[in-house]
Amino acid sequence: MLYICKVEKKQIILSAALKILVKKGVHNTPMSAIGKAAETGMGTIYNYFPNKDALINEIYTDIKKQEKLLFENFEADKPIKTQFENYFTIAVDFFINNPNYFLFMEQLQASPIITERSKEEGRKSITPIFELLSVGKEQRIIKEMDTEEILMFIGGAILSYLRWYFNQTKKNETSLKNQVIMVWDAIKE
Amino acid sequence: MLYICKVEKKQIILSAALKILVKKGVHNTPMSAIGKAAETGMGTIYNYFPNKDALINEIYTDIKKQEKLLFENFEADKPIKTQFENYFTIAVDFFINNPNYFLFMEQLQASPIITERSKEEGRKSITPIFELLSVGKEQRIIKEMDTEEILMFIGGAILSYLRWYFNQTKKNETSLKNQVIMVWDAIKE
DNA sequence: CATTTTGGAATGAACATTCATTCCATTAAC
DNA sequence: GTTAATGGAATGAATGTTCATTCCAAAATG
Repeated sequence: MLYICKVEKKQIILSAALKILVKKGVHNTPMSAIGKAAETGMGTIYNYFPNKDALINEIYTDIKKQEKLLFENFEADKPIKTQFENYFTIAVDFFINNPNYFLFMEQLQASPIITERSKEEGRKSITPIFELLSVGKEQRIIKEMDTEEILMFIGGAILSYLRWYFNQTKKNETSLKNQVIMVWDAIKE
Repeated sequence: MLYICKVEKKQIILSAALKILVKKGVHNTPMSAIGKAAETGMGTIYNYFPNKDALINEIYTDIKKQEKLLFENFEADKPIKTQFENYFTIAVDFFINNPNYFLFMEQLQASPIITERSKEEGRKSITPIFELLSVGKEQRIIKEMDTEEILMFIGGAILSYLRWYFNQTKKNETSLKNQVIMVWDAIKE
């Protein structure tokens, strides 16, 4: 086997693992299968990750990291409604463009392992939307409700849309627009 | 040890299993643990269920059956908005009163097994809400959108609310009302 | 006492992890 | 420039563990 620099090899394993874990299910994928997918021996994987759980955890945190990056330079100078539409669309597009990220996260959700993972994660990634809602409430554009509650609502809409999207055979442009309309009507004053 | 009529014994196993499966995670609960929880031997369980999967499946279908019953005699003579509020509240209350049902369903979702389960299930349980939306659209009370899309939206709102609710320490009455307001504003014309 | 039901030890398959060995690129020695 | 040594990456067979499932002796039932 050819030698590959450490960082690159790790990435190869991570991305091959993501692919097969999503396809076969996290709990039904033996390490041997991951090895095969990454075209490497099982032992090699253990040179990079102490155990299966750590590997899965690293996939998880990698995705979380990318999620955060999404809103790094979010334009906060547009009208509130525009900002909201942008936020919603960016979030949805991220997962539509990375179906495996979505499917992987769906699998981890509700698993006992995830509980510990999610605790440490703060509200960092959603700072822009948090901001957006605060300002919107001040200007009486957004309903006067607990921000957490509104956030959860938006999150639910994103999640259900994505689930629906990935079960759909004929992908439909208008449906996303409809979603945005509904969520906006829900949160606007 | 003591003899118990078949039907009852089966229920004991089912409910003990539900409890421990939710607590430990479906994939981390050996049959021996289910036996212990049900205060019976493993062999006994196999007298009632051909295998672990069948047991899990039966818990699943039992919950689905109860879900359907919820809307058995849904009052379709009230105003659309009232009907919607009732529907939403009934659905949410069902799971709030049966937390384990919710947590169990959450665990099955996204697992490869569930896929086959959910396929067979039709739109039976949601007939009343389906009706409600159709009538509402005719009367121009509800947005003119694909009913499936609106349904998915409502489902997402229910799901995210419940997830949030079960993570909350201090349960709050207003939050459900706020949810209902938001979803209604989302779907009303 | 014949039949049914129970409990839990025994079995074997699936799997995560380990480790002795192989293999190579790099460096040192000449 | 050629050859020999070195370190560390790669490998997958071997190991030990964790289960689902089986099986049958003992207990309960009628």
